[in-house]
Amino acid sequence: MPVGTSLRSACPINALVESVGDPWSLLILRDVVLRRRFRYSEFQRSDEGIATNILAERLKRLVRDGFLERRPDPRDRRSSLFLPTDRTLDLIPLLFAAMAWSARHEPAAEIPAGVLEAYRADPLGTAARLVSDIRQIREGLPA
Amino acid sequence: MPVGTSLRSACPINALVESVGDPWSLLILRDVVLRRRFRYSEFQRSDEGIATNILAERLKRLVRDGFLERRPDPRDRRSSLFLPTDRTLDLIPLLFAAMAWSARHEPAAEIPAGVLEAYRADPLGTAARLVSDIRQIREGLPA
DNA sequence: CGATTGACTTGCATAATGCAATCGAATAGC
DNA sequence: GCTATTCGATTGCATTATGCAAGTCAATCG
Repeated sequence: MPVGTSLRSACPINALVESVGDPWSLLILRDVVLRRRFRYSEFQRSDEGIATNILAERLKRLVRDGFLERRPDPRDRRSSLFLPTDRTLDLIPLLFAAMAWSARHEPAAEIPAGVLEAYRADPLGTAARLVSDIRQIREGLPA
Repeated sequence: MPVGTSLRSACPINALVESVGDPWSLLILRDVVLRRRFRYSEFQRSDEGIATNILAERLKRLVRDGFLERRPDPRDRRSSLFLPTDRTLDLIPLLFAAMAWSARHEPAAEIPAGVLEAYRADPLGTAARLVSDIRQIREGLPA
């Protein structure tokens, strides 16, 4: 939530729901954090099929709310890169918890081989590696 | 999701979003799992202020989708108890991940003292204790 | 320099949510 | 027993969010 927006309650779970609890925000952040997709066109290509107007609006909101940082794309001046902030990187445990839940309770869910095993064996280390990889990408790009 | 409903994608994170990704389901499940509130009137009293029509509809859906089990309330024949199934108890790690995220990133979030510390010190044990407490409640109640 | 691509915006239909009022059955107070 | 209150809803309606198709416009490709 942006500074100054009042929440429905002081509950921490509610805070998360109000921040990324719509049908799309968390999927965009998943793309960014777990798939290293940083471009509008890449988000659009994801299987869920987000509508372009929703995507544009959601990206604005995620930038405004401090989840994404927008930078120029060095490869194409029409495009931007949406990079995850630390606020977003700290969602990694939650993303893995979601994966673990679906692995058990949603037979239709397909989880890339090894991902959950690595996380279960060493949650903190696996998350830390993901984070430092992305920080490195972030630092290698122009502001 | 109910049996036979097709998901937007095979992604496990998307599966969770489609199951409990609306503005209310996760808060109802929070009440049930973390606060041991099992009644319509108790959900209604939560700080977020859910509208009665939404609450009724959401409870139906959560029962239909296997998150809650409806049982008669031994104390009042007008009322029912909505008890969490194992599908819901397995969301505990996700609920704690949400709390931990908000603790760091949402200054307005108030987390009951000791809760996060206990989870951080022993995540599996803390979750297991919560689960077995609730299973015991479940077993002590008439079908 | 014309065609294509990337990132949107616009208009409009449909669905979800929010609010207030109401309702019937069960229970509590008298 | 009779009445008032409580519990768990349902209904009608306003507002908001989402979904879909088409169009815009600048940058880039061939």
